This record gives sequence, structure tokens and C-alpha cells, in this order.
Amino acid sequence: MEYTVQKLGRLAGVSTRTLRYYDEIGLLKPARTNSSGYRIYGQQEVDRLQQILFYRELEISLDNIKEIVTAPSFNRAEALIEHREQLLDKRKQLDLLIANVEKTIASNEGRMTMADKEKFEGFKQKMIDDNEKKYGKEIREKYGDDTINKSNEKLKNMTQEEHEEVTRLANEVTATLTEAFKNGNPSSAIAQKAADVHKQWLTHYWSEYSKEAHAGLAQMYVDDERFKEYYDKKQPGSAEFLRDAIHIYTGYKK
Amino acid sequence: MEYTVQKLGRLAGVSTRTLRYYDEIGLLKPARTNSSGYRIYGQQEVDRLQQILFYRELEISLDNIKEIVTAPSFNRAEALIEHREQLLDKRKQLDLLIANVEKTIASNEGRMTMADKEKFEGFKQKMIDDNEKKYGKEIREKYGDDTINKSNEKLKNMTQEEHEEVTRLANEVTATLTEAFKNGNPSSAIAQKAADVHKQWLTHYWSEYSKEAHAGLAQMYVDDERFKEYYDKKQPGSAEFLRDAIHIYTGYKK
DNA sequence: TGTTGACCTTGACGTTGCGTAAAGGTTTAC
DNA sequence: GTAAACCTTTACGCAACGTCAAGGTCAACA
Repeated sequence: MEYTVQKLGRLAGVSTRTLRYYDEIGLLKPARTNSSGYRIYGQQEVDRLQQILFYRELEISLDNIKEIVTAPSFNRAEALIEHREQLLDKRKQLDLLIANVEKTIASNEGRMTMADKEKFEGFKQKMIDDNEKKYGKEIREKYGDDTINKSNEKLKNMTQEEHEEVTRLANEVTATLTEAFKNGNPSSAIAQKAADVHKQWLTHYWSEYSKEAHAGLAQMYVDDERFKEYYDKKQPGSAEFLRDAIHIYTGYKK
Repeated sequence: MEYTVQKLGRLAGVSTRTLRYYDEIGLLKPARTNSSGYRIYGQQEVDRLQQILFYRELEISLDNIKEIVTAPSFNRAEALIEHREQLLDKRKQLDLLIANVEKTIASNEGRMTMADKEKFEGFKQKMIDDNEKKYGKEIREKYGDDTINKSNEKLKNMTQEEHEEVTRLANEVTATLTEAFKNGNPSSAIAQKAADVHKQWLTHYWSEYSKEAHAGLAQMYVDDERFKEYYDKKQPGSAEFLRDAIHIYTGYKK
């Protein structure tokens, strides 16, 4: 079967402009042109367009698609199998996103809370993927596999950077609390600072901060054995002290 | 928790440029700027960015995303549920594509053949979806639901257009064959035309045409009762006549 | 206390993958 | 024979950023 631009376009679901553009950039040239310059596509071109659209679906740049399909080492069978892998990966990521939406719905209904970093799950992995797809080959060629693996690590650890801040804040809470405990006054500037740092730490886990909840949590630090122990093991009485400081900080009246 | 551009960017997996751009077009403005003009984002902005990325994932233009999230009627809970629907749709389409790749692999290994139109399954549905997503709302508002439904029908029927051509060719084969049968000479010009039209018809179903296969099929028209009946019911002897014409056409020697 | 290095800012031009006329030639169908 | 539906090239437009450039800010370490 032979196709003109429009026929092929309809078959494949792309515009005629797209086909002309692909011709222009040398990505998909027609089999021949007829006497009046019309582009005529044949069987090979149909199959090639299919390949191109597969790759386009994976958000690979046309430039790279061109490299891939024109490479002398291009093995159609292998490429297809790799495709399938990547499509399956994409589906996994989609599942992550769907899970994310469902979590967000639950969180919206108040059935659970979400930490900030959770809110972007399913997006970030995509970014790494995109990097791989867009530059993967070139980077690997230039710097070897090691560099790119490290780069991926770095991206993955971006959220670890947040984790580090959380840890730092947690430590700051304990340190400030220990310091403040010395003078025994929960309304002192330093005790109030401890309460403030504690709030900063909290907001990493809570999507919405409220004074009431903060005050409530402070009370829990005294009531719940596990929490009490965490603060009291270093300095008995710390849990109560922190609670008092937070209650003052939040303006909570007994 | 408060975020500067880079921190928010890392959290969400987008570039600082993207955040500045979103500020520029009024899609996501920072909560405030500090004394030196730094953008500072807060909790609300984090949540909004998440929303934006959800929509971006569905390939909705930033302009439309802006309309959606700033619309006074915007209901977060409803939007999320609709999201989930659309992501599930997207997954269905992905599954179609994966099935397509698997078929293509099988066809490549010679385990089956694929018609041209099959090769683009999973792509076309996407095109309809894209249309809906990009213009759906506006079109529906302007022309009412009917127009857009018809437009979708049209897209879906594009392949039906091919179907029509196939039917037309099939009819032409029978017509030409009936005509050619009158003079009883399978090497006559008209009988050869019938063979040629038959080939054209065939190439709609075969991804690769070969004379041998064509000749083989012609023989099958005589050997297989079902096919024989199809041609012979109108004019007994037609199946043999067509076979002979095709054998001459393809240069096949008994 | 000064200076590095990692931040931040606002322009402003570049890029990709097409969409969309404009101006004109060709083919098909009645 | 003429309209409708094709096709061609040329060329400007656009979204969503990437990528300098030129300069100000801030935390940290010597």
C-alpha cells in the first residue's frame, strides 16, 4: 500500500505538517515523490513511523530518535524489547502517581496527612528518567557510566537533603531544650526558641500547622510513654518542660 | 516550612527557571518576597504546585491549568477525583501501547502479521484524548457537546475511511472479475487488471507483499471451500479463473 | 573580618516541535 | 469544465522552558 501525506497522517494519527517536518529534518523521508512532487510513503516508511511514534511516546527528542533509528547498530528486535521495558517502567510510574492522587484525596478528606516530600512522589522519578532519556547516551559516552550513576544518586538524594535538615532541626530542638531547661523557665527567650524550632521541625511532617494541634502534640509528649521517654531520658522533666514552653508559645490556656 | 526557589524545585523535581516562569505567567506566585527580593514559598504554594504538576502530567497547557486552578468554582476534592479517572484512562492507553509493542515483537519474529492500521493502535486514541484535554472545554462551551462528539467520531472513523477503501477495492475485484470472466481469457488486459486490484486489496491486510504468497493465496482460493464458494457463488468457475489470472500476473509457473 | 562559594535577582535571546496562514499547482468527481 | 479536495514550498508564530550574562545576597570558614 502506498500513502500520501494525508493518508499516512490519518492512519497514524499525526498531522500532515508533522510528516513534512519529519521529512525536513531527515527523520522520515518518503519512499519517493511522484511526478508532481507529492510525497509517497511505502511499507518501510509506515513501519518506521510506528517506531518513531513509539519513541516519541517515551518523550525522547526527535534528534535522538533520529540517531537511534538511523544508527547502523540499530536492531529493531532489540529496540522493541527495550521499548516494552520502558513502557512498563512508565506504567509503574503512573501507578505511583495514581497512588499519590489517592493519598492526596485521603489527606484532603482528613483521613491522613502527607509530608511535603510525599506530595511529589511519582514526579521526581520521572525527572531522573527524562534525564536518562535525553542525555543518557551522550553523558554515558562522555563520562562513563559512573558519573551518570552518581548524578542519579544526587537527584535521588535531593530529598535526602531535606532529611538532613529535619535531622538538624531535631538536634537543634534537643540542644536548645537542654540549654533552656537549665534556668527552668518555660517562658524564657531560649525556651521559646526551643518551641519555635520544634514548630519548624514539625512543619516538615505536617501539611498544615495549627496552634491547637501543636499544643495537643505537646501534651501528648507527656501522656504518651514513648514520647516522654525520648525527651526525658536525657533530662528527666524535659517532656513537661517542652510542653509548657509550647503551650506558652502557642498561647494555649489550660 | 518555607522554601526558596531552589529548595522547592528540588522538592518537586522542577527547575528554578520553571518556578520563575510560573511566577511570571501568574500560575504560581510565591507567598511573599523577602527584603532582598528572594521568592519565598509556603505551604499553600507547595500544595498548589502539586496540583499544577498533576495537571501538567495530563498534558494540559499551562494556560488551561491556570484557568482551572484559579477558577472560583474550582473544587479541589472533585478535581482530584477527576484526576484519578484521567490517570486511570492514561494507564489503559498505555496498556494498549504495550499490547501493540508485544504484537509488533511477535510480528517481527514472524509469529503473526499486522495490518497497517493495527500498527498505530494506542496512538490514535491518545490524539482524541489530547484534543479533548486541550480544547475540550472551550469547544464544548462554544458549540455544545454535539459538535465535539461528532468531531471525535470523525477521528475514530478515520480508519473507517480506510475500511471504506478496502470495501471499494473488494467490490472492484468482483466487478472486474465478472467482466473479465466473460471473454474467458485470464491473460487478457481486464483479467490482469482484476489481479492487480486484488493485489491492491491484499496489501491492506499484508504488511509485506510477495508474488509467491499472492500466487499461493490464489491457489488457496480454489482449494479452500470457503473461499471458493465466495467467488464461485456468483459465477461458477470464478475462483479458478482468478487463480489463473493471478498466476499469470505474478509470473507463477505451475 | 574579609572573602569564597552557593545562593538569589532580572533581562534577553535560543530551542523544540510543531500550528497556521499564504500563494499557488494537481487530482478527482460530477 | 469547474469545484472540491488534494498537494507543494515559504515563512512567521507559539509554548514552555534552557541557557547565558551581569549583578546582588548570605552563610561559613580562615
